[in-house]
Amino acid sequence: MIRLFNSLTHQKEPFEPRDAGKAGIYCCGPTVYNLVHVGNARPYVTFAVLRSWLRHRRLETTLVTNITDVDDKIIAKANAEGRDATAIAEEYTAAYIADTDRLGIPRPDVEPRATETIPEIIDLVCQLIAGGHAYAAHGSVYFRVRSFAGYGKLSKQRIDELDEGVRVDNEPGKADPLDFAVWKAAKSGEPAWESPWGRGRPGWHIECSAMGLRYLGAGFDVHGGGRDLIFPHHENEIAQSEAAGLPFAKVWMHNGMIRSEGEKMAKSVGNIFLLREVLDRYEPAVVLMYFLTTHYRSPLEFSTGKLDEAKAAYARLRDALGDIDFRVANAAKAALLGECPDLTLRATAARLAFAERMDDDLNTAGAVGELFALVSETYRYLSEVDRGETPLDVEALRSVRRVLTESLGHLLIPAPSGAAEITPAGTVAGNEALACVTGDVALLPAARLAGDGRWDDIVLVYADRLGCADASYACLLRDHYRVEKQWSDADRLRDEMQEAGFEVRDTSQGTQVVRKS
RNA sequence: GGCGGCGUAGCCAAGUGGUAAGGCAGAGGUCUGCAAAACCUCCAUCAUCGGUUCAACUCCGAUCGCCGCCUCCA
Repeated sequence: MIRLFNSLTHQKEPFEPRDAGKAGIYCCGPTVYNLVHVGNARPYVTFAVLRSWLRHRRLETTLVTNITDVDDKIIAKANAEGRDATAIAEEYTAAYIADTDRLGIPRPDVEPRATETIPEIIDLVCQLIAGGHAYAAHGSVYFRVRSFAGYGKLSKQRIDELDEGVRVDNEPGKADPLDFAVWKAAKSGEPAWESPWGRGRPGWHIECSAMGLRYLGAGFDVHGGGRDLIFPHHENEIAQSEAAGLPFAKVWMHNGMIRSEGEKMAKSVGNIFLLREVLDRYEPAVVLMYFLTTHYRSPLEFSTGKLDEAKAAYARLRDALGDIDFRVANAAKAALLGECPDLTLRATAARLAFAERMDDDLNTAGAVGELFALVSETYRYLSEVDRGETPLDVEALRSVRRVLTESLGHLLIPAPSGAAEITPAGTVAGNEALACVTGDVALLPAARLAGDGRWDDIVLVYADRLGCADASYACLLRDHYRVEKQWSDADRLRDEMQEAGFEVRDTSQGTQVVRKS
């Protein structure tokens, strides 16, 4: 059973979809007037993972993430730069899609634009006016906050207390300072659409109500976004929708803020780090690890140190997967083959533990922890194998590998590429090469002299001749040196391999290489 | 001032009414031609003070500290 923390009730609740077997998620996307920063990426990742997990749990899931492409801030930016607001919106929409794409996770199922939802927005405003919840004034339309009894139920605010600190603005048509615009009369040069109240554009908030209801229908399952949107944005979304007689989201999920130097990362504070800059320096898997090793509701500090930690953690996973592959590929060299039911059981237990964590309010941090626990247990087992205390169980290792890669898949983290790069000396090609090498050792120095003395030249000669991967060949060559106790040659080759971007490890089954990340 | 959240080892971070996952770093050891990786051992009584309970880090209250929202904000 999946349980989700609902901001509306302030507790974890069993997830009960509106439609059996289906789930609909609406996540607040960006207003496109700037490049997305790390903070913006957190909900993008969080709700993509939620969708992934719900699908794994056999729910046909739809994720809708809006793009608000008409808004005061866009217009302000356009004015400041002397440009057209539409051009600004288009530019940053493209940048948003390009930047988030680099995370390498599937896009939302629907990414509707506010500007493509104008008729629905106008309809909604008409309904609000008809019901007495909104009123037109000077070409704008305002929502009458005090007309909606439930106002404040999400943010736990009471209207009378809000009244105290409300911003004094100079919108002459407002009947109550708490009221907010659902439709704004357009000034000349601003993007505008015909409406019953004259030319204008949507107010902030209304577009999300309209898009959520349009794509997911009334009473949809989950609405997500950053914690900072609870008030007023989400509160207003609820008011607008429900005052119009349309039940809104059942479960509200809010991710915690990303902080930088102890403060919320925000453009206004000036402590932002752009997503694209981070992705220039760290591979997507590391960035995902960074996000997912903290629970989505907790605040998360941003720093290169934290990214480096995520990188180190990911490297352990990568190495573990690589080591498993290496052992499996070199199983023939194992001293003792057999079954280890215990390891198989642990793999299964880890799979279940992972699922339990994920079911519990998307506890990705705990879930990743279970994966690492499995890695530790596997290494412990492998050590026992090396000491001859227990047999090597290839199938059990494959089970572990499957649990690891499938679980990472649920988190949208790609199986570490390093694993695939590890070239075991005992592959089919490698064994053929080994036969050739051992049978024709005399050729090696000649090949070495033929090139400029670097291992990859030799490798090229032999790889071409033997049809095997170069790294694999270098491993064989090094094994040869080591068997012959030609330490200086072996060490030099290792240096060269390291220069070429490989980590080199000696094992009882031969030289193992891991491509450095 | 109102509303909400957080405070777990050097750092990061899960977690349960019955004496604390995991990652990074550190110390010692094993393995290794050297190295790397790995393994083993060591490293917290959960901000403070009270209360409830047979038993609390986990429930309640207070205190201190930090953060978010109340204005644009993921």
